[in-house]
Amino acid sequence: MKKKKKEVTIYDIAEELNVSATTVSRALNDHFSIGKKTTQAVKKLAKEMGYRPNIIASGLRKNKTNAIGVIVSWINRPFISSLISGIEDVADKAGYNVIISQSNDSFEKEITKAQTLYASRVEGLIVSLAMDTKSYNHFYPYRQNNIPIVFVDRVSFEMETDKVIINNFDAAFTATEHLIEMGCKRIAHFAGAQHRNIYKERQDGYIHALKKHNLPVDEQLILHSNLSMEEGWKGTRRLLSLSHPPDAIFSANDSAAVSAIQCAKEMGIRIPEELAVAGFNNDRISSIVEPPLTTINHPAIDMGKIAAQQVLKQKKNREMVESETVILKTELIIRQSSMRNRLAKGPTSDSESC
Amino acid sequence: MKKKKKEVTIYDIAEELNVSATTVSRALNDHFSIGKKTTQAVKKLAKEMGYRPNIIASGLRKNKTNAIGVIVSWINRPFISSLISGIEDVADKAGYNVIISQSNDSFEKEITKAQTLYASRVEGLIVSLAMDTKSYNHFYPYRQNNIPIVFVDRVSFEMETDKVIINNFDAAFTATEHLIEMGCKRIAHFAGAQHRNIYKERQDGYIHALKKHNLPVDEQLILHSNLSMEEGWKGTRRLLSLSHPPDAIFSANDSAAVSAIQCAKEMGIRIPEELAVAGFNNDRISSIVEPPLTTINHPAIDMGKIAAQQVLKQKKNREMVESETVILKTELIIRQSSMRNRLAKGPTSDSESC
DNA sequence: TCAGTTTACACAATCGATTGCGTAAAAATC
DNA sequence: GATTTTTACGCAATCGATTGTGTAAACTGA
Repeated sequence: MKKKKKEVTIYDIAEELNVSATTVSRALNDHFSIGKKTTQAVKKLAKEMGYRPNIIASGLRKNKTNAIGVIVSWINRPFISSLISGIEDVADKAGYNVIISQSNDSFEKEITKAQTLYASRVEGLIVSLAMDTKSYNHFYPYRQNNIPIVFVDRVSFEMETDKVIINNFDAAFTATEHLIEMGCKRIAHFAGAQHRNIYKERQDGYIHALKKHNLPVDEQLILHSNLSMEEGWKGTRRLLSLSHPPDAIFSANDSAAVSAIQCAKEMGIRIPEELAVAGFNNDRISSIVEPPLTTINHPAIDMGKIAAQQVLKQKKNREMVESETVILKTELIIRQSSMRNRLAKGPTSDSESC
Repeated sequence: MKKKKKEVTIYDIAEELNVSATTVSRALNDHFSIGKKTTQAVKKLAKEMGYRPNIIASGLRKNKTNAIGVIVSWINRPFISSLISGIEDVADKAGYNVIISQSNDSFEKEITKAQTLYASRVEGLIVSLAMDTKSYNHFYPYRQNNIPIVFVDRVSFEMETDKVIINNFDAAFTATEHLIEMGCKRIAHFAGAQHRNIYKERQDGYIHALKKHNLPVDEQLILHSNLSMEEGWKGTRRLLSLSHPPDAIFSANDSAAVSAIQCAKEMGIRIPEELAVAGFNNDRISSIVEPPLTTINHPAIDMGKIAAQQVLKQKKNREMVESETVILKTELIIRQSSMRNRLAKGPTSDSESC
């Protein structure tokens, strides 16, 4: 019948039991100075009365929110959503909530979101930078307040923070070298924005592989774009209509690589015989396209888990220790889009599962 | 040099300006009773001193957290991550944070997560139920406390809450009828767990289409599974080795459907000539597989947006109004995996983009 | 048995912002 | 100029839990 059910507080419990709120609070927290029976009684009554601790009040006193903020470009991307999944997993186990927000790859939005999360007093921040982020002042408040920041995947070396990354250079190098080993002599590259570390590093790895094997680096074969499917398609058309077209494409992501395969096929180019293709990320589409796409596997979930662990670790080591960079292993997944030699036959080891 | 930078509070500002904290608080909130100059001065100084409101203290007083909780099975699924993306979008614009948590499709975890979010005092809850959730007591505390609950996609009609769903029955009916119109006479169905509404409704829609067109419903052709790629593959093998195999498969999701295509092709069955296939969800893989998969488009992002709006709306209408169910439109996307008549030639309208 | 220890609990301040109520000072009214 | 009305702001309680300090009562040991 009571319309406004007031929430039960420790005072209500205290009154009922004729003890002080202090005692109730301590009992609920298993403080040693409270008698066994009292503790039992308090807990019992608390449950009966449907008490739930007011973590806002508690948070005010203890200056805690139990929240970790996450800023990513878009949640609905295969890599990102797996990353978040990993973050949520360890954060939850440590008793933290995960607040997500997306920058939509916009610098301005990233700033806004960073401010919002700061105002929300998150106890840690995990960021995968927006495509066009070039300055980092919006993270300074965190720094000044000693709030752990961890950069993941798309990071900046201008800021000294913990980072969780992969070795993009090596991965790209490996993929490119693989194409070379498959006999490709003229390898094109779908590159991303060069101010974003991952794309720069991938391009560098690609170039390094060419150089190591004494292949010329032809600027004409390096196409910069946002790596969307459309751009992949357009780029492929462009490349294949060159007077001296490439015999392989190494794309900095899978979307564009898949488009390349589709476009080339439509143009009657055989893959991998006439054009070998390799991508990056091991998205699900990479194993579905025909022929299946050779790509780099990215340990997305692990990166998320480790990023969250870094936040927790930093919170422990109150005194600013050296910032740490964790580099995770990647793996070249060889599929048919690049298998030009007759030795390789069936699909190789693959982490295909659902 | 100061090691522990204490945070600036309204008291600090008040002192500096020789006014009361009350005035500062009101000035910052543009209260009418505070003079123009005073307000200006307060805001100016606040900015200079690097003041940030303590939303915990404010939240305690106003009993607000500005947080909306979300429980989903797995964040890293195409449909789910898009859903969340939509939620975050409107929640953020309304000044709310989104706390995500995943049930991993486990009933027990769903309970735990619901409790955690309840303890965190989220002001609203958006849920897509776990696969094996059959009771709903864990949501009662929300109900008792008048905290808005919105079910999305995987819902339960046992609980009266706002819901955002699609018409699975109609969508499945449409897809199945499409297969029938393409000349298929013996259509199999990959079905999911029948206690989860969406899979039950899809199966019902499938059956209804068969009946409408006087086709027999053969239990042998209805395979229940978790709809994973493995299960899709196994199911296809089983179906195709029947003495009287089906000439079409309607799968309740795209993963299993794609596997069906792959498996059938490997077995030398031509698609769609010998086996037409249709899926559900319009995942990216559906447009990549060959032949491209006919499927049902699911407005995931919109569902998320609307779910968030429902939460906000409920918060406004304090008095329990009737709970509302929003049913979103789906769309049959016809691709080549089902195009058996010679009329249809090129790919039809498709929402292919990146 | 009495000083010294433990045990078990209460007091009251505190975290920072909000808000109902009250009131001097300034402005308006006649 | 006296009175009423506005304007602009302060006082103090409040939100609910936490915690340093203080203290009766119970217990210990010689």
